[in-house]
Amino acid sequence: MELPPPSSSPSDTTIIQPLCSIFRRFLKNRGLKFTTERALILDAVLSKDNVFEVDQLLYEMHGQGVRVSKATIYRTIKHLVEAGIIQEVLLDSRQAHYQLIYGRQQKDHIINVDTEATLEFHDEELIERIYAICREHGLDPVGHRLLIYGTDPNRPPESE
Amino acid sequence: MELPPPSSSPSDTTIIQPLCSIFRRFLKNRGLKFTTERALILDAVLSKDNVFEVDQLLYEMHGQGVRVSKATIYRTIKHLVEAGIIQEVLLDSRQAHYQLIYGRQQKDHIINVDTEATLEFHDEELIERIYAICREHGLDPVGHRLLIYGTDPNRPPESE
DNA sequence: CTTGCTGCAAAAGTTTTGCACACGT
DNA sequence: ACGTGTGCAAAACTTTTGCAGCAAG
Repeated sequence: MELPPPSSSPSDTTIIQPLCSIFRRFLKNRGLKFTTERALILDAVLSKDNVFEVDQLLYEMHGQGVRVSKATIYRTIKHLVEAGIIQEVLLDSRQAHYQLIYGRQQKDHIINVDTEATLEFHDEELIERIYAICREHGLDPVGHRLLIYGTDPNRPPESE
Repeated sequence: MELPPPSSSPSDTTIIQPLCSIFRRFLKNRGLKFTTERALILDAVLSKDNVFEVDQLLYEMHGQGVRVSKATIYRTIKHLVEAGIIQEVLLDSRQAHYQLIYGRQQKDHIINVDTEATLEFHDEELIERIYAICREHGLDPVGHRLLIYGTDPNRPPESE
C-alpha cells in the first residue's frame, strides 16, 4: 500500500494524492480506467467543502475551461459513491446532492427554513443512540441521514 | 406491493370526518374550493398507512374506478402539505414521498439496504435530543427527517 | 355568475442511455 | 489491439403549466 506522503501544501491539497490513489485502485480492481475526465471530476469534487449538485460541478468546471460533459459527471459520480469517496445527501426530492466523505466526519444538517441556509454539525453521542436504535430493530447500522428544520427565533412570524 | 384494504368503505377510519372539515376549512380560508376530486384524493391518502408516492395513489384510485388526473393529484398534494395533513418524507432524491401526519406521531425510518424495506419507529427521547441540538445552534426546531440505513446481520456478505 | 378547478398534452427539469468515435491499459 | 470511456443528442421519468371547458360557492 503506497500512499504518497502528504506535502506541506495548504489543507485542500493534502488529501488529493491519497484520494487519487484510492480512486485509481478502486477502478483498477474492477477493470475500469482512470481517465483524464475522471481525474478532473475528482479534483472538482475535492474543491467543494460543502454539499454540491452535478450542475454546480459542471458549471464550475466549464468556468475553469475544463471540457467535460454532464453525462460523464453523472457516470463518474456513481463510481465515487461506490468507492466510498462521496455520499449522496438527501436534501430535497427534486435533485441529488452529494458531499465528500473520505477523511471527514460525517456531518448532519440543520436547515434554516427561512433562509434555506444549511448548518453542519456532528454529535457522536447522538449518532451512537441512532445506531443503537437501529440494532434494537435487528439491523446493523451502515449509515444515516439526519435533517433538522428550524426557524430563526428572532424573525417575526409572517403576516398572512 | 401491498394489498389494498378489503373494503373501500371509510367507516373504519375515525379521523376522516375531522380531516375533511379541516381540509375544507383550510381551503375556504384561502378562497379555494372543496371539489369532488379533492375529497377523493384525501380519501385515498387516508387509506395509506405508510409512505406513498403520487403514482401509487393514481394507480390505486384508477384501480377503484376513480377517475382523476395525475396533475390534479400533484396540485392537491401541495395543498394537503400546506394544510399540515401530510408531509413530504425524503427517502430518495428521484421521487417525492409523502405520509399522513395529522393525528399521528411523526415516524422515523430505518431502511434495510438489502431488501429496501422500510421500518418505522418513534423515539421521543431521541427527538428531544435532536431538537435540543437545533436550539443549541440558535434555531427553533420545526421538524426533522431521520433515515437510518442498515443491513440484515444474518445475510452473508455478497461475493464480489 | 364569478372564480377557481380539471384533464389533457405539452413543457420543464433532472438523470440515463445508445451510438460512433477516442483513449487508457 | 482490446475493451472501456466520452460527448452528443435523444430518451426516460417525475413534476409543472397553459388552456379550454366545467363546477363549486
